[in-house]
Formats: sequence, structure tokens, C-alpha cells
Amino acid sequence: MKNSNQRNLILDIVNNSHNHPTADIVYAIAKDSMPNISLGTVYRNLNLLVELGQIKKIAIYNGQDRFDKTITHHHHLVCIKCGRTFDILLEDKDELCNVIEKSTGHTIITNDLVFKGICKDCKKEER
Amino acid sequence: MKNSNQRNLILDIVNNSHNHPTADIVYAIAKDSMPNISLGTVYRNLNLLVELGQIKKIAIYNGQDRFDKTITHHHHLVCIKCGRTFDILLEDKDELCNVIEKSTGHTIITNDLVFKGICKDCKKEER
DNA sequence: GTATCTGCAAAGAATTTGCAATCCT
DNA sequence: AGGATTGCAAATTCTTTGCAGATAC
Repeated sequence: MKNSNQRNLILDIVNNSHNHPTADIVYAIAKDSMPNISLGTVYRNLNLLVELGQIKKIAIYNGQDRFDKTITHHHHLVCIKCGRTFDILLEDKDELCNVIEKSTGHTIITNDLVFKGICKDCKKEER
Repeated sequence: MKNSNQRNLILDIVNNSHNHPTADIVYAIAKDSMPNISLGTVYRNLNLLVELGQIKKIAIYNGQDRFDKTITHHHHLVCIKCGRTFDILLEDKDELCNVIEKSTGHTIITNDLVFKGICKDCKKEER
């Protein structure tokens, strides 16, 4: 694989974002420092980086895909009020998988789970 | 809300399917008994039925939405070999939610989880 | 040099929507 | 009658892809 400024920039943007940007958010940020970059290139490289295991793709219910710099095992919670995506780290992952595998006979390969709920901040505002 | 043959048919199709049909599968089946029905009507009614709480919508990673007659709490497993979607019933739902709510401070509203894996049948064939 | 990568624009896939005609009640 | 619902087609939204030119090695 050849080096490419576009790909380096895209990886940088995902790695430096503390939320979970969509492809067009990455595109908007990328254009700041590289005005001629195209959306197609952003998609191509995001997918390439996912294949290379350098970032993760998250499928959100009823929405665009999001990209995540954290590649270690974790889940997500999408706030139905503000729409933000939060990381969820679970200790008992293996236990949960084991329970399911035993009761169903299927084998679980990945379980990047997406929960829906109301985040801490939005709960504060409700009062 | 007015009665509509199209909506009755669509609900029937979802209720009588033992897998989790996509909108265009429902459309294909519906055309058998109602050849003039349109895909737009299928989408409109599926979404309406979801809003009414009579069926559920499942968002599959990298795929079309699927619709499910089972509205009680349960999860899904998508087999990466055959592509079928299986129901997963978990006893310890509340425990899992409680763990997450305590450790994060968020409130979980729904957690219709989608696992990826290899189903029982495909595992057999691998041998 | 040449294979990879890019920008562009067009194509694709899934879903939604505007509108005039039709159907319930 | 009159509002809800439909079929149709066009529009949207998100993502992928073909291709000719640019870039990295």
C-alpha cells in the first residue's frame, strides 16, 4: 500500500475526534486543511482503514455510519435526545456471550452492541 | 385511523413470517395477493405499524432494515455465513442494563441488540 | 515507469415524499 | 363529503464506483 496524504489526514481526524464522526463530518474537517479532497476519497479511505483494523465502523439505528478510533472491544449508547454516541465498556462481555452461545448453539463473533437511551447530560436538563 | 386492506395485508405478512423480512420481501409477498400495491405503501405502512407498536424494526449492520412481529423484548443474531437473523432471548436483561446504567450514569431505554456470529446450522456445515 | 491513489461525477441502493386519484366512514 | 390512504414517480440520503489524470516509490 502506498502512502497518501489524504489517508493520513483522515486517520488523524478520526483519531483526534472525541466523538464518533460520520463520513461527512470527517469530510468537512478534512476540507479545512485540504480543500480539494473529495467525499469519495473520504469514504474509500475510511473503509480501507476499517479493513486494516485501524478504526471501527459503527452502524447506528436509522442513521449514517459512524467511525471510531477505539478499536478495542466496546459497545455504544446513542442518546435519543441529543443524538450523541457514547462508549460503553463492559467487563462481563465474555459472560454475556457465553450465556447466549450456550442457550442458542450459535457462535458469537462480534457483538458491537448499540444501546439506545438518554445520556447523563440530557437527564440533568430534564429536571 | 382508517382501515386499509393494504395495511392489514402487510401486518399479516409480517405476523405470518417466521424470519425477519425486509421491506422488499414484504412487498414481493404482498404483490401475490394484491398486484397493484406499491413499494411506497409498504414502507409507509411498515413504519406506521412500528410507530403503533404492532411490529418492530431491526437495524442490521450494513444492510436493509428488517421487520419483526415479535415486539416483546429480545435481541438478534445475524449469521455472517447465511445472512439469516435469529431471535435471542436473554433472561438477564435487567442485570445487564443495571450494570451499564450504574457505571455510566446514562439511562437505557431500549437495547435491541444485534450480535454477529455463525449460526448453529452453518457451524454444522463447516465440519 | 507503473501500480496505487485521487477528484469528479455518475450510478446505486434504500427509503421517503409530493401529488392527484381513490377509498373509508 | 372529507379526511386518510394509495400508486406512481421523482426526490433524498448515504455510499460506492468508473475513469482519466496525479502521485508515491
